Amino acid sequence: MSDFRFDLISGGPSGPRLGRVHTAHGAFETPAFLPVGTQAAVKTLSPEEVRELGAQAILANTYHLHLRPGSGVVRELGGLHRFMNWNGPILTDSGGFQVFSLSELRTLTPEGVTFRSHLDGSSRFLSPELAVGIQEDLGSDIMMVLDECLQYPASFEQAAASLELTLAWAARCKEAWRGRNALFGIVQGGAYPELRLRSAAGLCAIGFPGYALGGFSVGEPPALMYDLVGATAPHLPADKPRYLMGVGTPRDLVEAVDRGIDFFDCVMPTRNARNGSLFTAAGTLNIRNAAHAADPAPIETGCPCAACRGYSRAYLRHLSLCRETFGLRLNTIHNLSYYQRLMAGMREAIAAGRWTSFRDGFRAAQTAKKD
RNA sequence: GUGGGUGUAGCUCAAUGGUGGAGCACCUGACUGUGGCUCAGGGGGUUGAGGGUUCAAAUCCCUUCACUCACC
Repeated sequence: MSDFRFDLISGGPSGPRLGRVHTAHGAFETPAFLPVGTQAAVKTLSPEEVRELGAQAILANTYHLHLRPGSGVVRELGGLHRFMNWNGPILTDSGGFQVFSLSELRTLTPEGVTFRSHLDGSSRFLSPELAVGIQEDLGSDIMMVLDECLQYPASFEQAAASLELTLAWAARCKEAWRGRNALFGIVQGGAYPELRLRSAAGLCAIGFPGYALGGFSVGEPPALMYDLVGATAPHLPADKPRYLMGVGTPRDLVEAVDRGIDFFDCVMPTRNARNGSLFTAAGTLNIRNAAHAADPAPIETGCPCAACRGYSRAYLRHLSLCRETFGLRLNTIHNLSYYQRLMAGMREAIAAGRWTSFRDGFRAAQTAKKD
């Protein structure tokens, strides 16, 4: 019997939804943003800090952890939760994104993917069954089926073939799944609404505890992604969570919640923080810009995060230019704080029945930034 | 004091008579199921100073200044 359950508190097959995802390691409120901890660490932060910033669940990666330290090591040490000292829900990506991001290093067959390890060049095979087995070894609460994350642009024929492969892999993953945790299917189909619906229907026929939308933010225009998400979401079961993989910008999150998405993961707040790009309600700022050289103001006035409470832009710029690790930490704390507060704001707006004004206010601020 | 060497972008250095460049630094931008990486643009010069030779001088000649090494 699985410990996984989704309670839809408000909303339906489309439009903004409020919910709660329950797992063996606790629950998280949706709409939610999951910080990315690919290698069993949210870069630069401790699990306690990630928790304090408001994150209730995080993401880790099957492919990376399988290569190093190895899923067997993690299993022997009591699973990912104990290994990294994070006792909340963990979602693991299957390695499907590495099919895309490491496309130079892999060959794809109906059986699975053969990677040339980016660490030592050795050959590593990943099949749907192995991906599930590794994720079970890791002990993740939400596992993802192995999929092919298709590049953009792709022809209709390419997207159709890719979709069929992912669908066949999804069926094999479900077959291999022992049912102790959750397994999510992944909708593919490129930029073709017709194929997205075909993919969604195929996955629903197999049946999963939750559904993800994959293959986005790979170079397509944002408006195209919004249209595709809006077209696909209503065709997924209303009582199952929807997860938009690898997305996105603050604007992406608001637009996707508006179209019925429940949760997200993205490297953007953490990676951009390390590169000096910081998110604020007034837009993004690059802390390395000379304009901040002697600026005593915090990143964002009124922000409750530790970086804004104690440190000036001038100091953060200095740390960033010096490449001090403390600067990476403070920037990451701010960006994750911003993302978590954005999600909390969305949940409150939906719960209070003022989603439309929240959304329109956000859009207006976005437009104002461009002028 | 004598003899030698070196003076070119913020720094380290290319360019041996024919439109003064590179790396780093600096300044902007990008980053979406993670490489802290990387990538794309940009600003920068009276070639220490002054004079001469030449169609043409960073480059050859003279003077001078600075730095540096060796020797009195």
